[in-house]
Amino acid sequence: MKIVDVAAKAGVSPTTVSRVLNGSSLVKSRTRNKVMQAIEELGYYPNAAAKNLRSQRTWKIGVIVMDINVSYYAEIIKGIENTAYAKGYKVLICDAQNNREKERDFLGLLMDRTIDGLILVTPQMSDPEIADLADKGYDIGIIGRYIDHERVACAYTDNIEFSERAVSHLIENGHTHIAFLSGFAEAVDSYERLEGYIRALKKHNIPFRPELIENGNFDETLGYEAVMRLFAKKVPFTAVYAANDEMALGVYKACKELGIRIPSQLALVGVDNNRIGKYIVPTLSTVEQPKYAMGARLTENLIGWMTQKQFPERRDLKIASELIIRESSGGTGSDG
Amino acid sequence: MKIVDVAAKAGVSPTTVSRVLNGSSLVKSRTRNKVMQAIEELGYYPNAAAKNLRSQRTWKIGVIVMDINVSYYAEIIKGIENTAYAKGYKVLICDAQNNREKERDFLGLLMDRTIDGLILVTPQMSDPEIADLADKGYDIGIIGRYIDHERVACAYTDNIEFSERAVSHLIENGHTHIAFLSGFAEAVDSYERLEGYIRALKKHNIPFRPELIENGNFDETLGYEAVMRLFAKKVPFTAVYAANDEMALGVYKACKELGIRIPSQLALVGVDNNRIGKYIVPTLSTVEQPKYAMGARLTENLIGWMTQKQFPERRDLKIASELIIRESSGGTGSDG
DNA sequence: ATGAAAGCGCTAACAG
DNA sequence: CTGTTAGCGCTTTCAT
Repeated sequence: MKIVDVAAKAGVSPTTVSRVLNGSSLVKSRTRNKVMQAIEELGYYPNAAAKNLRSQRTWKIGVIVMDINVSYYAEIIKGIENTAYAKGYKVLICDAQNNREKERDFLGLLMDRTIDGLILVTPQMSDPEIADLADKGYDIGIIGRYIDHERVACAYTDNIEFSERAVSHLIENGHTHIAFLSGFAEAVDSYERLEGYIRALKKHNIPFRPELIENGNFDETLGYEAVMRLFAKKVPFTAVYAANDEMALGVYKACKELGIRIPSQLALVGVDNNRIGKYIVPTLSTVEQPKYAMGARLTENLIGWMTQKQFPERRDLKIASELIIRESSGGTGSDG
Repeated sequence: MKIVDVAAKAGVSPTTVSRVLNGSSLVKSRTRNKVMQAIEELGYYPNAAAKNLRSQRTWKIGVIVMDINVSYYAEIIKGIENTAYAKGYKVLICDAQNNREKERDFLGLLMDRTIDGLILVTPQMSDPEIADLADKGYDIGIIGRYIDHERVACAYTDNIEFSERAVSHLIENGHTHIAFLSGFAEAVDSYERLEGYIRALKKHNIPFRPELIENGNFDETLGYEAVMRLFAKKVPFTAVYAANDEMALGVYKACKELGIRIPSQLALVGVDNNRIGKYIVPTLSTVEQPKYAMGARLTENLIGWMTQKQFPERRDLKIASELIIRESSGGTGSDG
């Protein structure tokens, strides 16, 4: 069933059918009706490949996420999706499942022009790799970090700033021996959050103790193991700043096993505002990133670039985050 | 940069380049090397639209999920993804965001041949609608329910059976007044779980009390409101079977507000094995569906159909589920 | 083992 | 307002 069949049935040319399909205003309404009816009767549906090939557009954008399981991404996707949808784009989500190879594989969708633009929500891919794609003329945006390339749209929060804020909060509650649970080394998030941690210590004249740093790879189980290593070292600490909530959950597990009370014996702050943090006892203090807004504004920007070759806002959007103080660091947990 | 450019540079015909690209064995290795080098130097990447148009295949399958936020879907997607990937297919995920219109919109990807096959993980779409697509020759699979159509692959668990098991568990713990929190009416899950509930009562000669049924639309907040309505009725009940964990979370909230203790004053069982159930206090009894297996086996089946026009296994896969007894219904919660 | 030619289904440019 | 023509970039006969 193709466009010529419809044209034949309706007694018009393929062009006219195409015009009707694409909502051109210069078709007589009687003609339009004939065509519509033929489409209806034949059950015709236009072929995307032919369309894309001819028009060199797909009206689709792709989103590569590192792991669809991580709730952090879901809200971002909604922001992307709704904005894109309003502008006539479909959003295709690709789950890289923490797998670098798969992640790179999905890049093919952009290069083979299955999609018009791509949004990366993955901390793993290297800056040069991304810059290289942009140099080749592909339209790219990235959420969660800054890329220094004039054609790459970014939306991110200030890791250093909110980490400093989170750790300062612990310090102001009287803690001086604060451990830091880091994520994997390749992620900017890891070292920027570490830097924020260090700055907070500096600001309050607290010495930096490298033995209080452990890596938990942003993972619950590895976070558990990391904090167990800390306890094993016998260096005293009364608080933990975990670079994400997953690792903070690992801290809960460790404390439960060791009979350590949160927050009276150990205060805890995470990052991401994972939903579980509101349900666990005691509730988890954390940093909320405006995920929906990041997705939405970045998408606005990217689509602006794709269509006008200019960004409606500045291409790098630094977005404010919020420290949520719940019970695990001595708050009341009254936010739900 | 197209295939003729590569051909020119390598001093061969476009056909030969195409053959190299597609791994044809009948190309002399010296020729292959020339071509590969030209591809490399030119940074050529094949255009998907042209390819798809010519070959009438995309090597992609789509997955429409009702809401990507719901963790229930994430594992299913992993099962789909890994199986598809192993067979050379890319998986594109579409988030319908609980929106019927968007959901239907994504169907367009199948009809316009952007994807070769589609997996539905959405309880909302009606049976006839799905059957209709299959009748038109599209390749479709569905997870979570049974569709009576010889060309539709399905994978699902037995709602009636596991609900009967869950409610029997409550009855065996001494409960006779058990409330049921239902999901939205369009979903088979809702009434099948209700039927299992009724069967369990029948089997144990406990009268069915319609006033103990309330609808919470599979949603936490609405589940909370539903159980509040139950309390307001002043009909006594000592246990709740919630048709999913989200609504069960609403029950926790209601109990917290009203000072009702779980499980001593109210026993609770949900469905889905949401991750939160392991962290909340008391831990939540629930029904685990083998999500990964459902996704994987269905995909295996669908791809088999797409390529051989036959199902490797029977087209309707009924998959066993498991009742997980944790603290909320009197268990020890020792599973984590 | 390689190439020439045809065509997948659509839309854009141009003509009328 | 409508039609004719050409071509998007690739793969697939068929021929050599």
